Amino acid sequence: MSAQTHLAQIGALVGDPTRANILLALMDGQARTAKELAFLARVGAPTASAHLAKLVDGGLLTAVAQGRHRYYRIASPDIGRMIEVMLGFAGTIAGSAARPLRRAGPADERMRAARTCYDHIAGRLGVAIADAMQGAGHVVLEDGAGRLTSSGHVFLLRLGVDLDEGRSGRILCRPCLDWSERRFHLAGQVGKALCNHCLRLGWVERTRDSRALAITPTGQAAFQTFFGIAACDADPQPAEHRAEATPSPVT
Amino acid sequence: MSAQTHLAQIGALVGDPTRANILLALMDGQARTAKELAFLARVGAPTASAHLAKLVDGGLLTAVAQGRHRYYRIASPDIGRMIEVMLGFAGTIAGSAARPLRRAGPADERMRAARTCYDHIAGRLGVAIADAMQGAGHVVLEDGAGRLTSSGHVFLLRLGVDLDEGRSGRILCRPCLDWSERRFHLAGQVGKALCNHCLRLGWVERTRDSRALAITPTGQAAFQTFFGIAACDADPQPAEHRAEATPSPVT
DNA sequence: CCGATCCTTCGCTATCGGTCGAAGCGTTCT
DNA sequence: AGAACGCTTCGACCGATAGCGAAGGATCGG
Repeated sequence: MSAQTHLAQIGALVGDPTRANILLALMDGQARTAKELAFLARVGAPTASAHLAKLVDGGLLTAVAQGRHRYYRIASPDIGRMIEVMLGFAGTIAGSAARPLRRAGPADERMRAARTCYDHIAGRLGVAIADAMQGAGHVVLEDGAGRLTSSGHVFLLRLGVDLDEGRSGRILCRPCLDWSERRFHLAGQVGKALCNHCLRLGWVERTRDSRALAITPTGQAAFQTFFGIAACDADPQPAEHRAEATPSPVT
Repeated sequence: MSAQTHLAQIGALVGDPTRANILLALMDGQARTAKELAFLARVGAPTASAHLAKLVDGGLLTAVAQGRHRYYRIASPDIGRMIEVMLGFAGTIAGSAARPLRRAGPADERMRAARTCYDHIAGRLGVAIADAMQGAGHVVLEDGAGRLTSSGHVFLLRLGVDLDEGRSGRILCRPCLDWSERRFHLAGQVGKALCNHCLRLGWVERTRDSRALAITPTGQAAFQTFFGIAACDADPQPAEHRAEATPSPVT
């Protein structure tokens, strides 16, 4: 591929208004579903699907299948920087101030704070746990498959988490894309064991008619002590700012 | 104009293969004529004209009329940086190594070294003089109109240049786009007076059947002494690398 | 002053690509 | 198991636009 062809390809990808809308909607780094992006770009689902396929094919986006949803995100920080340069290429032009993007999420605030995702914890609490574990070097989240490090092994053992490590010493941990936070949380054996541990010790409690989890005062203290996590039950954003497109909670 | 509209506009401008070719041909910072750009982009003159108009309208290029030619160049270093980012957005992709661009110029090497442009000096010598004067703070070249500073005034007086400053103390100096070097040299009263001065003192000599100027040994020494200019008559580039499209020398 | 050159505008054609409706496939919820 | 949902593919439509030939305006060379 020659240089000019390459340049034209990049330009053409960003040059379509619908694709530009999609890219801008993803510029906050979060992942979004195809339907939601179709709504944000004011376009039908088939059209959005075609555009998303082109953007993935061109290397600007990556897609992650999650149940019946497909989450799209900017492929790399480099892509984000390129778009930023294109946006502000000649300094401040017109009224191109970055308008705050609406944030999508379940209507139920309690579910956004913490909920079960099949057999593990999702929501802000789940993401916070994943962040803490990753930051401490207890887990390494690679593409599609995570790994529990030796320090993570020790950490969970001292916490009293039952890892049930009879079978398959490899796939202990799996990253799971969080629906409301649009970031990865811990699934797999580690996620399952952690969830059971939290429930058993009364750190979180199931709620009626919902997958939402209530964080108990005991849990507040425990998460702070063991993971360095502050309160997760405060909604940092008013409800009015949520997106109109609200797919049903899946993860 | 909203942000996504703006982003899409930039992308669409760069997204066309012909426009991408034009932009890449101008990425060395030199100015080129419409015909030459049409040739480099492998497209007809009307098509190139339309694309150039769009690029100018979009703020990516600027145009300077020079006789019956129109010289186009990248509008600002910011634009150049943006294109570079787009070219290498994901590190090294494919074989996108910047291939050396052909360099256009008059067929006559002597004219590329030094020639008269109406009443002043053009070619490598003219550009070198302009660079030296500008670097020393003797002239300030603004957009379309240059100005001789007080130090430049003194410099020319001590050199013995007759500025003929009876009329209009303002437009002493005019930047003139050099045809072969594609950069500005000094025109206007300053350029004219300098040219006459060089001819009178035998620093350069007119040649038969051509506007080319021959730099005499005396001139070599003088330009080195007063302007810090090394030899201008050595062609730094083999003749084979010149562009096929060779407009007749005008300036 | 006339021919040549450069650039643009006008008019036209053909092609590319964005858009949507309908249908198909896989997944999830009841 | 059946229904609902999310996403993609297919087929068709159509508007936008790149491309060129011809003509016009402007400038330069002789």
